[in-house]
Amino acid sequence: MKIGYPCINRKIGCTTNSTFRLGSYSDERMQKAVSGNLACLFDILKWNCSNGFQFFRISSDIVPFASHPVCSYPWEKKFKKQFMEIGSFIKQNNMRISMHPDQFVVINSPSNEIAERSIKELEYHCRVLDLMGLDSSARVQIHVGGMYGDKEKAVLRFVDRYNKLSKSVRKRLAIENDDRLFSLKDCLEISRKTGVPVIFDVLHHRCLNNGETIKDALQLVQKTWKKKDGVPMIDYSSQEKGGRKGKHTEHIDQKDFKKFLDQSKGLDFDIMLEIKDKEKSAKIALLLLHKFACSNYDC
DNA sequence: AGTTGTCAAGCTAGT
DNA sequence: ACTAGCTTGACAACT
Repeated sequence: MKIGYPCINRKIGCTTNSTFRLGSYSDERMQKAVSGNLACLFDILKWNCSNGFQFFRISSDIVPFASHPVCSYPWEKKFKKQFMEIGSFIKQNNMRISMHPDQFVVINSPSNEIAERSIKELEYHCRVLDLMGLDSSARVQIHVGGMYGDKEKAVLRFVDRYNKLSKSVRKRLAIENDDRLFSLKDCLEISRKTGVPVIFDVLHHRCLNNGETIKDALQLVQKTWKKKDGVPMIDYSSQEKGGRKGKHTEHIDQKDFKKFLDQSKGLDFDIMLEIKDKEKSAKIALLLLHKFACSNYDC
């Protein structure tokens, strides 16, 4: 079981999200942004390694405008070596990587243009992981998409578009249950039709579910991950007290996390902690996991 | 130097 | 019809 946090490390003080305005695009800006972002990514991964975090989500902003028509800069070629070095480090240290394109990626959109842009964005994400030489256990996770007033049709459109994706995207894609539209049950149905692995999001499941317990849910998603896909990835967060339903907590709720570990006892998966203070809470989670393991198994 | 409005992209729910 | 929120930082124009 690996534990990680997404995209940002607040402690070491560099960013992998450096970008610029579309209007000020130039190859020089691209070169500068990507080179800084990759250097920071490497720093974070090294820091993670010495702090026990073997799971990390790489930011979608690592190469700004990568899938935009304005991008004429041959970033793949220019940074091939850096990507390879980072990838080697990841593999040597047995680390797990995910990426999570944001809300603009909607492959089931009724608009072909939106779907096409989304697919380009997915290809960019997969390209990053390919350049690092990572196998198909490194995943790109998305939500199912919009509903457009007809869930059944929306699901059919997802399946149809999924089947037309390139092999390199299909080998990395994973879908995640969301908090308003597509529940775990919906994702499992799509997985049956396509073979796409399902990432279980604990907080979303609390907002939208069909009565499955945590243990039920984990056992169900486990079946959607084949050996070459690696162990299931899980998104964990808890509800911000007093915040809107589904709002991620600022800091880890230790009691809730312990409860989750207890409910999932005996199952193997990697946990992405979607918590605002990032590595700070992840450290606590790591400690709690260790304590939990020692009280239930031999240490 | 510090502050603040704005940024490529979509969708839903609430006013 | 319009906009906040997702989730949130960082750029860039302005004091």
